[in-house]
Amino acid sequence: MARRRVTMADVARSAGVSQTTASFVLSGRTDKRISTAASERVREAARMLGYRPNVTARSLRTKSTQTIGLVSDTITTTPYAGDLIRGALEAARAREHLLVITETGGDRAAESGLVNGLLDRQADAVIYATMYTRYVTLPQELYGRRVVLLNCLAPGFDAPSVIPDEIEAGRAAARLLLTAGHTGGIWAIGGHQAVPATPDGIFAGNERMRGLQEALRAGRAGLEGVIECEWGAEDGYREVRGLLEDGHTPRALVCATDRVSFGAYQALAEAGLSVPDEVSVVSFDDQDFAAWLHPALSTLALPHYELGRLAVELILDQERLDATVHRVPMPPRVRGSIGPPPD
Amino acid sequence: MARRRVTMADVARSAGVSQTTASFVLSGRTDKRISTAASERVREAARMLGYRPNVTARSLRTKSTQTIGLVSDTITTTPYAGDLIRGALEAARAREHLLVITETGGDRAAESGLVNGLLDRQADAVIYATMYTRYVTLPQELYGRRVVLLNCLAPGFDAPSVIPDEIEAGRAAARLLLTAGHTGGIWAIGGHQAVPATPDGIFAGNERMRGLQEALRAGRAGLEGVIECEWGAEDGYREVRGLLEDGHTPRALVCATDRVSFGAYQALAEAGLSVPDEVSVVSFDDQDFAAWLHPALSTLALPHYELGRLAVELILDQERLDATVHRVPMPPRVRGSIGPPPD
DNA sequence: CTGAAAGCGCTAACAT
DNA sequence: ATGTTAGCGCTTTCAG
Repeated sequence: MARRRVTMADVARSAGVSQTTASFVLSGRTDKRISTAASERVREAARMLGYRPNVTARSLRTKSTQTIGLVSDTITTTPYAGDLIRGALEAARAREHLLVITETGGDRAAESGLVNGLLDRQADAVIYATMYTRYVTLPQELYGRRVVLLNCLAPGFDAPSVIPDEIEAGRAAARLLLTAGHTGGIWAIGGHQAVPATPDGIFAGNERMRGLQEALRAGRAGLEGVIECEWGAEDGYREVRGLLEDGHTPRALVCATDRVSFGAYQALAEAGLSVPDEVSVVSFDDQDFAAWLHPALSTLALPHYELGRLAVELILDQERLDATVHRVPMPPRVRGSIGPPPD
Repeated sequence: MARRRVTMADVARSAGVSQTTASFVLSGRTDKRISTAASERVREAARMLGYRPNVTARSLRTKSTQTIGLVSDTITTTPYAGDLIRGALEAARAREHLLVITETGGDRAAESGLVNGLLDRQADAVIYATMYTRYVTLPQELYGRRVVLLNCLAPGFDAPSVIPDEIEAGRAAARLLLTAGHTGGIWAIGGHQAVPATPDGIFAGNERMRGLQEALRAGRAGLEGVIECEWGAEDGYREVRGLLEDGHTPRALVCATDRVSFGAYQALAEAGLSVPDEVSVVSFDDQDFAAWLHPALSTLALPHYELGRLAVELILDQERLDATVHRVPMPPRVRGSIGPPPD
């Protein structure tokens, strides 16, 4: 067991050629012509001996490790972002690269250490990712490197960003409601997330609300009210319950996240209100449970897989490494939570 | 920008010592004594020049890359396993190792390729992980290597396994019910998952049921029935609804997963049954939404973080690399879904 | 068409 | 206490 790994020298010796020749045929290069006979012998020997290249040694010479680092704040941990990792992993694999994933846990100090760890291991490029869309300032170490920003923006830093198209998603939510006939009694739960911790709202909130209001206005409709709150299930429950207790009769709820919708469903159910007969609900994210709710929730999906895939494509494509912001569409998942308004 | 990386030779030259000396002080070794003066000069030079070691080059010599590979079927993708990755990532970081995560997507052919990719990059060890606990047969490439099995068992393969303690979790679920006073009308929804695809049940199901029945019996209680089905939300809904329609009056439900519980709650609500006043519910997993349900769900938590952490600890500890099965406790999250039986 | 030899950045015997 | 030298496994001029 665990016998010495076979090296290229072993293969060359066994095939009766020089190591140079072996190197050329094994790396499949054609600029230096090798006789088919020798070529065959080398390949045969490699197979017989179970030769596997030592990528570490190779990259010491070539300066290329075929490795992409992904450093994120807390993406791996968030329940719905697994698809982002998967998209990136599959794209990397398709291009014969290895994706090395690290996570800072939101700790700014850990960040430099992790980035250095990646760089010390000669990562060719790094994807800098955040859990939710926001502005960031990159660690020093990344300046002058091949970088792609995933789910974040760093104005002034010359690298492409990949983010979900929240504005268009806001418009799409509005259109879903308009198409069903809604023109009034529409409330936005969660809004811009303009709460004490984030008084100016958060990126996704601001963009979604912008698209939502724009498209509503274009359809000669409007929002009856906006409730600013955090975006958790408890918040949705509390706020919708409060809304109802205040004597309002909403016809449609635009919830900031599926979690908010989850809480909203509970408040609605407690009040004996039926979705979608009495109140329609449209949401954003498309977490797993959105499909399990009764009725299943209509929502605009965060395109995690595509986000991860595109980031890798960009980073591998020299031509596309300019400071463009790539907005990835958020596909609508139309299920059962939207109906015509009650008459 | 992007100027040439500074090497150890640069540091040595700048400090006016040989490269050997530089190597010794920079790698912090003490077996060869270096004058404090020289030592200081080297450290100073390294700092001035912004020296960073080239780990690739180092490992070419030392044969150790300080890298652990994690190859999983589809763990990164599953919504509740982020903590597993985080536990492993943090433990690796604490021991100054890099964790490289890859995922096969369940594709057996991709597996060899990925493992080879890891090995070609000289990973020191690999953690082989699966999404749910099951028996596996490892790819050839892993034989004779330093391996830890995460969430899976490979009888005959000489490596430790780390799995959740499902048997004890089953017992704990029983005890929760017994303590509340339940002795009858207890149904297990999901059971062993003895469905057409897995006629003999799955590992977690079998172990949980074993612990559950054992502890119930010890408490002079028993199961009124076991419903074998898949473990999704729809399944929970369908089966509990069916149970009720068949005229049964369950007092307590032991649901195989939180997803099953999710569906069970819906069926119970539709039937106008109150949790926990009329029916108690206890579950396994502790997904996010378990805490959001009304009432919040009492469940035995899958110890993802600890699973990931322990796997890394084991793999870094030569002494503990024997074929032991490490069972990690599943902590009870006692919330509001268990009450005394109605009289 | 093929081989000899140098060297990537670092560590480790072996001198001194 | 420090320096010389060889070499990890591979790629790549440069000669033949």
